[in-house]
Amino acid sequence: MPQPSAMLKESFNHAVAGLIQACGLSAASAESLRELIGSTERYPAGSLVSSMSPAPRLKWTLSGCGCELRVLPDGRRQIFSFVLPGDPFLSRPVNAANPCEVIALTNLECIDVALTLDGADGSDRAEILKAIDRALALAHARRYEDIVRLARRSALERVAELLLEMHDRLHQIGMVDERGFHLPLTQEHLADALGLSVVHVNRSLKALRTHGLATFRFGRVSDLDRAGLRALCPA
Amino acid sequence: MPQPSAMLKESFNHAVAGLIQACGLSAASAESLRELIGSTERYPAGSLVSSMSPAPRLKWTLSGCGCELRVLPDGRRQIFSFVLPGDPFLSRPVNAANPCEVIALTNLECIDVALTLDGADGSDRAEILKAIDRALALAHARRYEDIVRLARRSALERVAELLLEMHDRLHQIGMVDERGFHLPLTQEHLADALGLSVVHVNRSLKALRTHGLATFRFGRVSDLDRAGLRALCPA
DNA sequence: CGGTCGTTTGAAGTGGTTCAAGCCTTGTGG
DNA sequence: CCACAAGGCTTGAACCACTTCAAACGACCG
Repeated sequence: MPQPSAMLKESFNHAVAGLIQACGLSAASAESLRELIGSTERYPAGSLVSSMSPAPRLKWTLSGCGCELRVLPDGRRQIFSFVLPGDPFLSRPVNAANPCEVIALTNLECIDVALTLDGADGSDRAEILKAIDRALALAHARRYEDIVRLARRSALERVAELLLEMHDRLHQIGMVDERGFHLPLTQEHLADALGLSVVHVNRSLKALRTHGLATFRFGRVSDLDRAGLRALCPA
Repeated sequence: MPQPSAMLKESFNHAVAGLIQACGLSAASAESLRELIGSTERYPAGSLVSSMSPAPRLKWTLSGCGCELRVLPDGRRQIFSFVLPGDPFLSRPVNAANPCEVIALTNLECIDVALTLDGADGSDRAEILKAIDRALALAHARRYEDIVRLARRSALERVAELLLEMHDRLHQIGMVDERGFHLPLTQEHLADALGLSVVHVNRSLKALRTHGLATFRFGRVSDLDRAGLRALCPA
């Protein structure tokens, strides 16, 4: 069993990889960021991640998985996005004006960006902030993909595309191995994200499995055939 | 027939109302903005609004109506948003990395924000930019509503909600009168925005008409029963 | 070892699509 | 000013993707 500090280091390497590869963070600034991280915020699986302060606070995920969601008046939920290690997100009080919550799906560890960068050297600080802003912009751009997915794709295509997206994102941060990857979601989570019923998500997953395109069971994805899935959901 | 300058003034009053009411622009800065506007960019109905420059350019709509859309490989279109007078939008070259175009639905008149504010007084410039940034943020927040709409609402609810949204936005800029409002869209545009077939949009509009909730015909909305429509699509 | 949550399967119902045809409205040219 | 063409609107009929309801099964946890 690794020490806490070793675990943090391991987590950090995964999380920072996204900023480096997709958001142009330099190795030097990544190292500075590592040194700046003092105490982290920890949220247990299932808990609400919500800051008390009226102004939204920018957070950056070190480890674990969460989601942004809204609870509708009839009790159904719409999941807007999944938060993975290395992803920034906004934490704010949930109320009528902001009906969008962040929920931890596993134990989730993150830092408050502004607090962490408080004592940073000016140029490091600027570079790290720029990279996190780019990561936020990437997350925003994903909302357009979500709209296309919900409006124009069949159930099978939606599930396939989501599995591909998760594979891409987890691969980039080194959390995919030859056996596949861990995806701590239930079929209900997929349904809530994809605008489908749980039953139909189940049937779609079965179809993917039967066709040898992907297997998602008990929180693990394996046997992912990227080319085959790609062919399913063009552009 | 009003003079061109009179028409511009009229248009400007509508367009700037949104910035004042929803984005906190002061009357003084609004007046400064009016004086800063020199030549305007004009795009004929149906044309693509796309800047040549590689970097995206922030534009601000004076008059007319457009939409942000993506053309899918199978030829179908997904409309992400409608651009109305007073709305900012990003104009950029359309290519593989940015498959999202802006199309003018009517003759559309806009300014390039950076160019227009170039010679502005510092504090006016900052205030105007802040207001336009808020308008952009409001437009971004609408993407979340769109996702809920597409994922969780029935056809009737989607159409009702879109008509309500358009009424809200046009009312705010003073473009609704007692007879209703002009909405220069075809049923196909609604279908492309709402993820429905044209035929079903038609049936939904007929249902709204029959129930006395709203009439949309030939580019005009009339007999809009806000309370009734609201009741249809809760929260 | 029992309870709970997640997964799987079947059967029946429904909301929306597709195809096809006719109608209305608007713009254009003789 | 009328005739005609083109695009948009409307309606019907058949079909299908997805939902809902219901029940059984499996995995994990205390």
